Amino acid sequence: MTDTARKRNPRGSGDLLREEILVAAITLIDTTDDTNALTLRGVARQASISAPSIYSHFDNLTLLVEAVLQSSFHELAESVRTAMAAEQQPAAKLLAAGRAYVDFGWQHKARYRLMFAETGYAENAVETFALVAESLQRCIDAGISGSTDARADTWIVWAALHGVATLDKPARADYLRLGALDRPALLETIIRRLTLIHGPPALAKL
Amino acid sequence: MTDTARKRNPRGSGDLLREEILVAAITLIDTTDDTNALTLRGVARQASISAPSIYSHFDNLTLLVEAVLQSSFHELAESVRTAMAAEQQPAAKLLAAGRAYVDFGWQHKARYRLMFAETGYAENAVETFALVAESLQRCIDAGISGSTDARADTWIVWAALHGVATLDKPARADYLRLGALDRPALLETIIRRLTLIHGPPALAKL
DNA sequence: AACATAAGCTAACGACTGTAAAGTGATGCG
DNA sequence: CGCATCACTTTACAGTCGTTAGCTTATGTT
Repeated sequence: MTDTARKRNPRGSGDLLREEILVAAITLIDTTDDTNALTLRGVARQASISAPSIYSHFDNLTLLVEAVLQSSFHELAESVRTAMAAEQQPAAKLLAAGRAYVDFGWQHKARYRLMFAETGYAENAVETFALVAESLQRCIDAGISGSTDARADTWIVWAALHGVATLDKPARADYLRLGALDRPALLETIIRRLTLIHGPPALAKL
Repeated sequence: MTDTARKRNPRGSGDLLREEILVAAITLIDTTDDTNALTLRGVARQASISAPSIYSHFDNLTLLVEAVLQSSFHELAESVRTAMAAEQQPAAKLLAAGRAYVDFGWQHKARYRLMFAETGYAENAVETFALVAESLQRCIDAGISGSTDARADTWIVWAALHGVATLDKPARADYLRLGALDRPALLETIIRRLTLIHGPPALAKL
């Protein structure tokens, strides 16, 4: 609508537009919160670009969407990684990872749904998965977790957090008449119980 | 394609078609496993009907989809209810409910996703929620659960199972290099840990 | 200054969508 | 037997979509 006519990119670097298109696609799905909003023309509008211009950088819509998903998985992994890095003790790292994960899901609802709606997401999540599994293993080694299988229990935690991330906030307490159900305590409860962490509340720092 | 020309419904009961349309819509989304397949014309094709005929029974597509969702929520609740009714002890009821819930999600992937993609699902899930919460409360009363808040912990279990139901089967072990991760044991582990059920393995009947 | 080319455009296609309007033909009642 | 009504149908419109073909124009090189 606000047609502030784009300046064409300099000669050598037409690849600049590729990044712009990707960003446009991501902000489009994030702002509309609608999985189906990710159309070729929609992205073009968001980027102030003509639709066919996208074909110079992505052979078709499917490839563009895949690029969005791949980028999103990296963003998620990075977010979890830095959250873990900010903590020292393995149990605290675990909790921080869980918080970062759920935060991502809640802050980018439609995008997160899309990430797990398409098949083949598991391979993209492998990176983050390994990170968390290591952390849990260290908890076991430190004797503060009763788990006997770090990978299996990591999967369980992942599934549970995925559930929390998918059930959006407004639905939580309102209809189900849950009293105080604040998120940090909730996440800590879930993770502690599933990983059998019985250690002292070093996690309680929230 | 196989145009086995429909017989028109008798005079009084034009409402028969309403049910046929609903069934057609459900089988359509279930067989295609695609959320976006639920179009007015697609449903019409599935029901061997002309598209505008649907308007005699549903004022627009949105209302048809809502009817599908409402019906699906009832189906889910009914499935969970009967699964629980087949068990005696409260802990066994709890586990049966979880199994039935996840089964539904896995057997109707696209439909399940649609149920929780649209807003306002929480009010529809209230029925099932209450059922499970009661069951957990009985576990607490019987002294086999360490939980202190049946409703809150039911929500946690729900979220976790929702996560399991949403992560589809093939993705489980394959990419994550988990060994044996059979579903019944997995569900039992999740539910036992989250509800703090420490009782004797009366649940082990699987 | 001339020219090749990169960067992006407009126009157009075929297919699909939800929905409105108007038609058809069997059915059951008076 | 006639006729109104119900249960649908065909036709049509306006809008969206992905994608292709071909054009324009600025840019960097020679």
